[in-house]
Parts: sequence; C-alpha cells; structure tokens
Amino acid sequence: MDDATARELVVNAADRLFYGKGIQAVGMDEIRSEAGISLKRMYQLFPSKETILAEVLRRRNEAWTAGVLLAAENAADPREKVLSLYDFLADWFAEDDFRGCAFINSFGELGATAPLVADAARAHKLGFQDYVADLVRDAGWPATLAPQLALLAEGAQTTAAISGTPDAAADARAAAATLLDAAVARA
Amino acid sequence: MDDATARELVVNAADRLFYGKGIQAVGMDEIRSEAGISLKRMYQLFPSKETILAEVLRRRNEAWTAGVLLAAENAADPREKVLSLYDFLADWFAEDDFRGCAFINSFGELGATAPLVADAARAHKLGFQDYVADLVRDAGWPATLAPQLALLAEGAQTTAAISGTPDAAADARAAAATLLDAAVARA
DNA sequence: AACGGCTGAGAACGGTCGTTCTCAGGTCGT
DNA sequence: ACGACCTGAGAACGACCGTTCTCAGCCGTT
Repeated sequence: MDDATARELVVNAADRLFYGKGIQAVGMDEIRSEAGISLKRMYQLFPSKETILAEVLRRRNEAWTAGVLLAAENAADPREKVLSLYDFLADWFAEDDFRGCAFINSFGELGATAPLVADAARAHKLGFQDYVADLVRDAGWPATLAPQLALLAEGAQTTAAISGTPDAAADARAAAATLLDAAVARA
Repeated sequence: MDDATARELVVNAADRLFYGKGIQAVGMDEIRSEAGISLKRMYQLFPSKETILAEVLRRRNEAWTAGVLLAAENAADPREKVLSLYDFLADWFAEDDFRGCAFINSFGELGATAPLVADAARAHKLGFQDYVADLVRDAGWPATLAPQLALLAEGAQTTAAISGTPDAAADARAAAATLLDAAVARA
C-alpha cells in the first residue's frame, strides 16, 4: 500500500472516531486498529496525534465548502442560493451520525489549550462568513444582512446537535427568508 | 469551615477552571489547590469529578436564567424584553474571560461519552427555548417566531466565542428586531 | 493526662495515554 | 543464496489522571 492511500485510511478513521466520540476520548491505538495499519507506519505518516487532527480539520473544511457550493449550484436566483444553504444544513442534520459542527465541538474541547484547534475553527467560520458576505454583495443586498444569515446557520448547527432533532434547519430557513425579504423591501 | 462554604469553594474553583481550560484538561489536584482545601475533604463533599461537574453546570444554568431575567426586568414592553436578551449577551461577550457557552463547550467535549453532560446541555437549551416561547406567546406574536429568536442567540454565542469578538450580539439584536417587526406587520 | 476520632498533606495505586523501542520475519538487490 | 534493510505487532516507557490509602498531628471529652 502506498503512502497516499495509507494516509487516507488514517485520516478517515480518525475523522470518524474524533467526530463520534471527541478527540481526547480517542487513543492512537484505536485509530490504528480502525485504520488497519501498524502504529509504526502511522507515526511515519503523521508525527503526532495533533498532525492527524490538523489534517482531519482541513478535510472537514474542504468537505463543508464543497457541500455548500454544491447545494447552491442549481439555485435559480440569489435568494434561492442563500436559502439552499439551510437545505444543505437540513440534509446534514438528518444524517444519523450527525453530532454537530466538528469545529464547534473541537473548539469547545480544545480551543483553550490547543492553538491549532482554535485557529482552525476561526478560519473555518471566517471562510463561511466570507462566503455568505459574497453572496449578499453579489445580490446587491445590504451588507448587514450577511452576518445575520451566518448567525442563523451557526445557531441551527448547535441547536440541532444538542436537541438531537433537525428542526432547527427549517426554523433557520424561515428566519433567513424573512430577513432577506425585509432587506429587499427596505432597499 | 463548614461544609456549605467548602462546597462553594470547590464549585467556584472548578467552574473557573473547567470554563477556562476545558473539563478534561483540569485535574482534581488543580481544583483542590485552587479551592485551597485538602483532597480528602473534597472527596468527602463530592464523591467524584463528575459530581462536581454536575453542580457546576447546575449553577451555570441558574446564573444564566437569573441574568436573562434581570436584563429583561426593566423592559418597557414585550419588544424591549426580547431585545434585552441580546443586550445581555453583548455584556457577557465583552467580559475578558468569555469563552463561549459552557454547555455548548462541554457538550462538544463530553456530550458523546457523558450522558450527564448531554442531558444538562439539552435541559439548559430547552429551558431557554421555553423562556423565549413564553415571551413570544405572552406578547401575542406568532409562535414560529420563538425558535428563530433562540437560534440567533445560539449562533451569537458560538460566533462570539470562536471569533473572539462581541460583534455577534449586535448582529443578533438587529436580526431579532427585523424578525419581530416582520412578524408584527404580518399579523 | 490519656485517648479515640478527625484532619490535612501527600504518597500510592491502577489505569490510560502519546510516543518510542524491540525484535523476529519478510523483502529486495545483487 | 545472502546480507542489509524495512515491516508489523506489540511491549515498554514516562507522564498523568481519578481515586484511595497512610500516617503523624490535633481536637474535644473524660
């Protein structure tokens, strides 16, 4: 097996385990056995647990961005494009292994002690805010709308995670539609 | 020193440490030295770390509820009462040791493995949602408004924590005002 | 004054974690 | 065929954690 696919195995296993049980609750041995490779090989590919975590977070951010863009792809107009975001959330919340936003979770667990985690979470959320801001600007709506739409998405993620139900996505979508209509009417 | 004040010392120390560095990052010895009592005494008062955590979360929920009610006390009308919530958040976010909602953080850290934490977070968030729902109902507004207002507050908490700035409170307040006005106008 | 019980301080225990080391067995070039 | 290298499997290491135990000193009662 070449290094690239072995890395893939490790990162996939770590992502599944970290997301499902928390980072500190998962030992290197558990990642090793889930990935099906030897401990030595794993330490050759990744010099530390933190390195694996960094790669997991990098890929989570990538997947999130791709998912958001894909959901917006078939939107007919800017309004639909914004609202597609909450439909994307609804689909995500309905997955049976959904356990909230990995960045929010890991920030709560390690944000205070691991700068890597804090920075990754900050960058991830900033990227999302920028995406929404671009959408709003391209549509010609007032810029103040963007952070408000982002807040709804953030709130929906934590609410869905803690409550265990996907309802928050629909609430966020309805609120976003109201905010959007109000902003357009006012303009 | 009597048991009640000793318990107070322990819970205060644990709350400060858990909130500031995460739960698993804090050892019993650190709580002991911060509280200034002996390990033996601490285990007499609380049979386990989890017991201390349960009391910390109970008091956090109490303080949150009291703060929200206090902020709403001087509101002239239902509209102001709802908006006072986001002013309360703004004050909280501006505290220099603000590190997000303790329930969201601990849920991210231990929600998957410690049912106590998951249940406490769920109960806390449910209590808040009920409070908002009562406010909305008492004012005669459509019930669908309540979860939307709650989402904004949740989103503001995680956004403020991760970004490190208190701006989210103002954004949430503005969005809440818009949602509220739209709901009233539609009624 | 003597004594049983409680205290604080911290050593000790059993377990787990991230990381490194050992070593027997296989592989590849020659 | 052979020896140098690499591999996987897991033991070993040092550190730390939550919890319990030890023990010398202090207390109030008699």
